[in-house]
Amino acid sequence: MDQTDPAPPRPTIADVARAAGVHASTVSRALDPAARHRISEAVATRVAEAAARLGYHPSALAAGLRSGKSRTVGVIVPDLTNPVFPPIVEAIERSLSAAGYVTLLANTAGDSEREALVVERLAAQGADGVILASAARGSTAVALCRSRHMPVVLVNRRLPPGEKGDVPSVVSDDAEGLRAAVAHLAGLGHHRIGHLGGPPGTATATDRLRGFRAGIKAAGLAEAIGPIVQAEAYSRAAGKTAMQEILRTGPCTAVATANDLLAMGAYDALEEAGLTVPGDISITGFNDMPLMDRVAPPLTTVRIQHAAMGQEAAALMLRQLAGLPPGPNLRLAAELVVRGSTAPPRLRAT
Amino acid sequence: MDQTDPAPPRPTIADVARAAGVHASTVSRALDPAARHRISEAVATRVAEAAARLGYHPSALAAGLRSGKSRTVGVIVPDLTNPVFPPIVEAIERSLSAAGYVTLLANTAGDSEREALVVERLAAQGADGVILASAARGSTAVALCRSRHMPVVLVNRRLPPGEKGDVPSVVSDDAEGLRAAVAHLAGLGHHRIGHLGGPPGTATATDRLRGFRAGIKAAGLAEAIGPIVQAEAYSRAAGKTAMQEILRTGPCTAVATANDLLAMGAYDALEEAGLTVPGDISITGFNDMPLMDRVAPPLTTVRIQHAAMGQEAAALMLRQLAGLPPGPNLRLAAELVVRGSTAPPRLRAT
DNA sequence: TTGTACGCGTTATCAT
DNA sequence: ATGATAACGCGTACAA
Repeated sequence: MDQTDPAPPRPTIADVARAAGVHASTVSRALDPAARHRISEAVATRVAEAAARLGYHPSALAAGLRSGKSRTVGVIVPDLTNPVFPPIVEAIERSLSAAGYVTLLANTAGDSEREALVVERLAAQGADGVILASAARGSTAVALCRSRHMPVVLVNRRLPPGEKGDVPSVVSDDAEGLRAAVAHLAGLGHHRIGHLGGPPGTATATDRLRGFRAGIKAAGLAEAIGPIVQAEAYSRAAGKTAMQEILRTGPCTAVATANDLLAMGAYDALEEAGLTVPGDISITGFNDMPLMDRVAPPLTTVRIQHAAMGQEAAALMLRQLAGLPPGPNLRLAAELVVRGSTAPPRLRAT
Repeated sequence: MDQTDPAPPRPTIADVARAAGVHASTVSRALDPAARHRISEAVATRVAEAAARLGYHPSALAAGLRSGKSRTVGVIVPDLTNPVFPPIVEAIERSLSAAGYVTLLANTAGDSEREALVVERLAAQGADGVILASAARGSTAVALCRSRHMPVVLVNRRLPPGEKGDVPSVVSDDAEGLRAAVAHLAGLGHHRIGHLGGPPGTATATDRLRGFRAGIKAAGLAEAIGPIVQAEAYSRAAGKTAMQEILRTGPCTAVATANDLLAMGAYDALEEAGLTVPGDISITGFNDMPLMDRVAPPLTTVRIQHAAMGQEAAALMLRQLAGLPPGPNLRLAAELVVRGSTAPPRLRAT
């Protein structure tokens, strides 16, 4: 291989201008789809040719510095290994990319300190906006973004209604989903139904808990309500711990969980306790993550529209980037999927 | 809310300089950890205070333009919803972030045209380097990156040995992993073992197929080798189709697959065909994705070191970004995990 | 130790 | 329709 190491500097707009025999600003205009019709066809093609010949590619950095826009959007997730997020992130990336934006990905590991740091870094990078999937409690991220004048969109999360400033968001109909799960269990004949909830402080946990209570009430089971325990995180391990707590706390024949991962943790705990699903206890999940139809037993759960959520979130962001007002709070329908983890309660020993 | 809309421009280094009563370059030095000891302690603290008071944050855009470095690294994955990638990406992001780098995420959807486009875009954004997890066949991404003088690292993928230019990479010991799976099956007494392989053209598929053949040979089963079918993608659907093909092709009592998702597809096909695992056919997977211990039956598979792969890939990239020579091709050990999807072959009907 | 001067590559604005 | 000029915010030789 020859001595290509000295890194021949990439061609600049000035090089193209020289090659095409025009001024740099003309090149800029010729290459900008929005201003190209202000240029003679002849010059436009001449510029395009020169650019292609030199292998010219505009520097987004320089353009960003000058224009104040970086065509970059930050996406913050609490935990990429939680199967809820990849489909959402993928859909966001797809939509944003189609609109010419690049996605900056950041993980917070559920740590709100790290979250703040990450927002700082995104701001420093000149991100044009931030999509927050992160659900850290007491999160200051929204405020931080606003102080930096970066548009924000929330996905799989919303601000408590009434909180200052309306931030567009897209969430699943969490309450309705959990209500449907409880209705299903009640319909099966369960009287004592417990709830394995999400981490306190997250909007999803709050809404799902609310849906749980609504379902119980609608079924007329209010007095016989089962144990309610909130897990420390949306993880399998936390689900196991919480389920063990439920088993200690009180009797129930069914548990509606706030998340499939939590449900898997519940499976773990029940197996360890020598209990069977749905023989001894029925379990429902939330999200319908991949593979939930193949676990043993297949999980009855609430399916949410992962891809649609990402797509809508991206659309909400693009709206703002186009200078339009913030946009609405979307709530996407969730649908109960009945599988093998729920069954009528076992009759008491005769 | 008051009239804060006019977006007060964020403070620049000049503002800080004025506030601290020094020159801008002094501020630059005071804030640069690498040059800070060339500054008097008094001035340094005065500058730091002024910066904090004004809420100053350096513009990475401007710094990047000036220095030619953006402190940004692109990560390209073929499919974020494939559970192999999130842990890898997360580990990369974590390591890079700790080193002060921001991660640019891009999806290719396995499309090598899109891959090229994505590399272009990353180059335009001034990415300092690219980590490629994408495995599109006939990929030009590596060449493209090199032509843009961006350091490259391959993860979960390698270049065919002997291909021009040595690109550092980190992969699992694919061949050894599959060999171990076959050895396990042979040890159970299987004589006709099939292979459900990955998409042709991917290094992982090639290496795993090689491992399969090595395992067969080592077990002295060369003549009785079962059907070998390569799936069109690393997906559950493609796995199902390929398994159906295997069932049509020839008899076997066990199938070693190249991927857990493919194994799940095989489960689907077998279930549809009225066959049981491991009763009628034993199945092994590859990767040990989350939940593989909870599917029915729990999958015997080869565990790879997801997080370590991401971490090593990031380290390899940071090496290059620090100006060091490219670095080695790493191969991380893979370990067989025996669960319930494998058993001795059923004895022929007497 | 600190200040001066310039340029990174682009685009917005004004002039022609 | 095109050219000239300035400025975006910062880092870095070089001078003091």
